Amino acid sequence: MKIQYELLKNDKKARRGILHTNYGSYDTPMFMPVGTQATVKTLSPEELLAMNSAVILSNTYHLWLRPGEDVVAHAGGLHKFMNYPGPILTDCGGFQVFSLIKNKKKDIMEEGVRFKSHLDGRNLFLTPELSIQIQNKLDSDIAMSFDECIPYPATYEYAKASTERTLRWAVRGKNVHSNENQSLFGIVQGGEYKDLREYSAKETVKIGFDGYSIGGTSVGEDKPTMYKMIDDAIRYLPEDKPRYLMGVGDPVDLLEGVERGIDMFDCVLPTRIARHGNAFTHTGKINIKNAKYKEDFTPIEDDCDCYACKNYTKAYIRHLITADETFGARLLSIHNIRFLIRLMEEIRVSIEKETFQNYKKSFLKKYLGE
RNA sequence: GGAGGGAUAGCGAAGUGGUCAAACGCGGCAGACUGUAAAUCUGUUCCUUCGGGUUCGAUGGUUCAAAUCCAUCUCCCUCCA
Repeated sequence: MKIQYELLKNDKKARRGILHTNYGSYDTPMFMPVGTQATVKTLSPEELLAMNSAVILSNTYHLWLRPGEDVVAHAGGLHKFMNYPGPILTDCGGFQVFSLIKNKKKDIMEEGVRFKSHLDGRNLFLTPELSIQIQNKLDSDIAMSFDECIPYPATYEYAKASTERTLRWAVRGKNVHSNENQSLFGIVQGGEYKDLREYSAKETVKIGFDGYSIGGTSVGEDKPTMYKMIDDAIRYLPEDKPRYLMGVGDPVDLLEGVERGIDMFDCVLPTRIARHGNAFTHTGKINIKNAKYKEDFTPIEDDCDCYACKNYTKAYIRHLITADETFGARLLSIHNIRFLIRLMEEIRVSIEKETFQNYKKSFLKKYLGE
């Protein structure tokens, strides 16, 4: 069965809903941790479930190269392969074309994208059809349509041509999509241009998908520009389908996204900054490596219910990170993901009570220290 | 007792007359990170009232100029007895 979105309540544009999947029903708005290579770095599925995490995002490009989609298929699909009993969304590989090959030779053409493997340098050719076929085999619950993530800044001319091509790719991908149990999301592009965002959104909706995502944000633009990109696209997306803002996970941006009607977010931020020694707190991001935490024998946050905060002190986690011990990266990853998931939990309650604006205001006041 | 090697910034280690306040690594201090080529990357790390001041085991010397050359001393290592 395809995923179903059930809208429960609106608080202005903010939406409180439920995402029904083959692996359970989950509340939205939601945050999805990223497990690029079929694992959320340093964490086990059990740990993710313990922090009330739902969907995991994994990656077509990375699993295509290693271990190969056939290996995953022979294992019985991605759920079985990685022993994850919750929903899985696979990104299409478009972002990898944008990011990991940006300083090397790549050739984006109508047929697909030619580029070199980051593992062994061999020539690769990824097409919209291939991306979908790989995702079919991976057997994720949600597949993403193959897109080009437009760099910022981009000329209008480039953005227009790219956006139109992404639409053609979306049709091609949809045409070969054959997994009955897998939903397919379209991706709105359009760069920083209002009319292109409108065009991309309307045309993507015309093609018809199980959900819609907004891509091409958080690629170097400033925040007002990013919020405008969302505004320019989301107004044309249907109410009865989930809206997913790709690659966004800064707490401030989550609030701004929800305010505009986003239901799903994914981001590497909580896990990446964790490995680099940073923790989200309600009074802003902290760097646990700072000398001032050397003898701070209190949790990262007193009122946090995560495993790290319930059992360990800043001084200890600082020691682990400083000593390059993996347990430190795990504890901070747990805390940061739980922080964002708890943020979403509180956001959902506030939407139910129609107090989202107040919640946002008070959160930002503390978080930004204003 | 004899022969040789070595002592450089918190640590390791380059440098062997001027371009040396002294490469590089580690450690320290701080910053960045938004569909993960990221447990990565960047900055900084003698003192300073930013003019300058004081460094390369110690002391003395040669020289316009010494971490670099000479003398003596102190300590460390290896080999031979």
